[in-house]
Amino acid sequence: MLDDERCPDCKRINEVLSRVGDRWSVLVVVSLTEYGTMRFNEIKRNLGISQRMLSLTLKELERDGLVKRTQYPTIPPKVEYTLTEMGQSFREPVSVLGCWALEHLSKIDAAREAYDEAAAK
Amino acid sequence: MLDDERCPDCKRINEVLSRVGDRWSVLVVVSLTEYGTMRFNEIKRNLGISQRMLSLTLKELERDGLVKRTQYPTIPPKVEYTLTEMGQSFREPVSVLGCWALEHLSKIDAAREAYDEAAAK
DNA sequence: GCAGGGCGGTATAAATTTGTGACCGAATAT
DNA sequence: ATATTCGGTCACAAATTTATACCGCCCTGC
Repeated sequence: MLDDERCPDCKRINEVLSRVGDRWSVLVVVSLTEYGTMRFNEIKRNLGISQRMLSLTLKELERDGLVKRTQYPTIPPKVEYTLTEMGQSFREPVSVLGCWALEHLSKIDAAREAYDEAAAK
Repeated sequence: MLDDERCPDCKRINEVLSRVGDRWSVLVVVSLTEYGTMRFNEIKRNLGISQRMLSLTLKELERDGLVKRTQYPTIPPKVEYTLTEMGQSFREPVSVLGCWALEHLSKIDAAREAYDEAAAK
């Protein structure tokens, strides 16, 4: 794949989406937005995500500076995750997306049905 | 994976992201936003996407009612893609995301560097 | 006349990403 | 004694994404 000759805006947006654009990252941010501070298995139960993917996702979010990880060396171990300032600021675009979703989800469903019906003939 | 007992908001957002939340869908919408109407291979060259993925992505976007496909039975074939009204309305959340990206991309890079440096020791 | 390329795809195979289940060590609950 | 919880990791299987080749058709250059 040639990386040249592509519109720079797309490249930039592509970069961002590669970082925070996957489903789990967004959902983790949403969860932390709602509950403030959460432990590992709380998030896991809340989202129905596998342990592996949650572990990877949180590591990435921490690395990107969106999530702060605090480990208490108790037994059993206790690890808390919370949004950083930048993580908080990410709530706005997510919220705008969420609002759009609520407004248009039924329309999308309708469009799908119409499309499938037309294709079935 | 149990689908029960998960927060309803997450389920809803999950639904939306499953539809229009993938990288290529967003980038196609961005491209069509910038150029208005585009042909298949124009989008392909613009994004550096594989033919297969573009084909699948456009089919989904058309099915969801975000993109309109117009085929001219000329030779060689000419197929034009353009945003529907709903597709246009999707520009807002995308634009908000894009702005957030521009503002925070450098911060994310800095956070990454710091994290990697700390991990290397 | 004939090789090459562009058009909008599809079919097949390879590479990458994601998900599944088991396991860890220490402690607490039954 | 046995099971469960905590926050993960590891090896492996499944799904997705990418790369590659090809299709019929026509136009251009030579």
